[in-house]
Amino acid sequence: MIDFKVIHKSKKSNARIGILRTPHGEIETPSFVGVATQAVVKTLTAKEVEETKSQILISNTFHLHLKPGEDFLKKAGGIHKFMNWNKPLMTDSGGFQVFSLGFGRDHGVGKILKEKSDLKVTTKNKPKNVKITEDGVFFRSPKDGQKLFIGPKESIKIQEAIGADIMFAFDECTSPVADYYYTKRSLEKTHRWAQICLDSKTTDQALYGIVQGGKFENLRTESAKYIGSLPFDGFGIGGEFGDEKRTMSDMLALTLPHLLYEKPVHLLGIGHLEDIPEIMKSGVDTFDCIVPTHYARHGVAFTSEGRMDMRKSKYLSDPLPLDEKCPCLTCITYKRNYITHLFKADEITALRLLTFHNLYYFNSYVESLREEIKKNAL
RNA sequence: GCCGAGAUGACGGAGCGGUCAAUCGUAACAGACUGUAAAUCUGUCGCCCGUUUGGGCUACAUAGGUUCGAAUCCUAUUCUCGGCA
Repeated sequence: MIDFKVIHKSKKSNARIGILRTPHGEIETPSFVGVATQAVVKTLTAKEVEETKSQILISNTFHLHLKPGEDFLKKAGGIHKFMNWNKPLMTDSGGFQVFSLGFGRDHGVGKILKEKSDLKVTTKNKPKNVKITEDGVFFRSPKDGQKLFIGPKESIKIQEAIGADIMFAFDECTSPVADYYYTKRSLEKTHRWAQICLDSKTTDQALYGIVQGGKFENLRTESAKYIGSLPFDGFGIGGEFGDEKRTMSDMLALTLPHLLYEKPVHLLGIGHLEDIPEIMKSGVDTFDCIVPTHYARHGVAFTSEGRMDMRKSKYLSDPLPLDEKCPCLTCITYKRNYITHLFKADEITALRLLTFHNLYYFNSYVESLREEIKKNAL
């Protein structure tokens, strides 16, 4: 079970400070949620992740089902013990993979569309590697082609065996190029699945329902009202929120009022630095994003001087700390020229050092914004 | 000294008479990435013009030659590597 309490509401925005208690400890919200898809924050040990001020992580049902399998995890004593992470943990349901391995892969499109696209997903389209049915989704492992089926019942069963503190309902994350009708039909299915997830649950792990609706205002509202009416322990907000006109903040402002104020809200998979203040102002309590860890492995450091691509040769002659203002282990120990050397030499320590720093930087930033909320300055 | 093999763009290394400014790696440079298919992917990469199709110039050790046409064939030179003295 989880317990959530709002302990302060900003006078300036909908931002709020909360305490989320789980069987594996409590966290102060709003909080960034690090991504540990395969029961690991890539490149770091659990202890190191703690040292980045991470309070909570999210792992993934789809990937853990494939490897090592939930039965194995159950025998290993649950995921916390398995990965040596004794703090709060969520599992995503596999709903994102319906998109990322389906239309996302077919179209080479991420869940956020940056440019206008001629691509369109209608109810006549079928993804190549994924088959979506009323009962669930047939997947094919992107690694070895292995077939698997995950529906709402299966997802809950797997998530229960994995044993995270918070589970998510199985949904379909729709493509940013999905049209209105496709999104509507998908939404209705996600809603039916939400009820099945609730009915399938047998443990006292928390279960969050997921609001969908893409970039369509009335679908978002409809979804928020419906999912908000179900007895979930908290709510996730998924999918994308459209381009220029509909900003994310507008969509969140539209969605949040329909969800119970007393329950925690998680924004799924959003969290570039520039998004974070907006996310927090809207009243979201937790949000996960691959950006700090994923970008780290591609050479990008997020610093007080902005983004730095540490693969660039210019840093080879730069003897300054990665970020002079950052007190993290990477920044107090190593210089830019060394980190760049490690990238150019294809040394895995480069990935570790940036992953550590980026997580520390994101968590510190969120921490500083929490202070702002407490002072009613955000 | 003799015999054999070879010299290709920043580097490695294809090509072995026309479709070659030259496959492919690497390096370099630029870019992308938002519930992780991702230590990944994309673009540029002789010089000069054109926004694109394209045009011009200089190039495959050096110098000659054969040919309508040569990185590709021949000759000489220089250098490198291997074997024998």
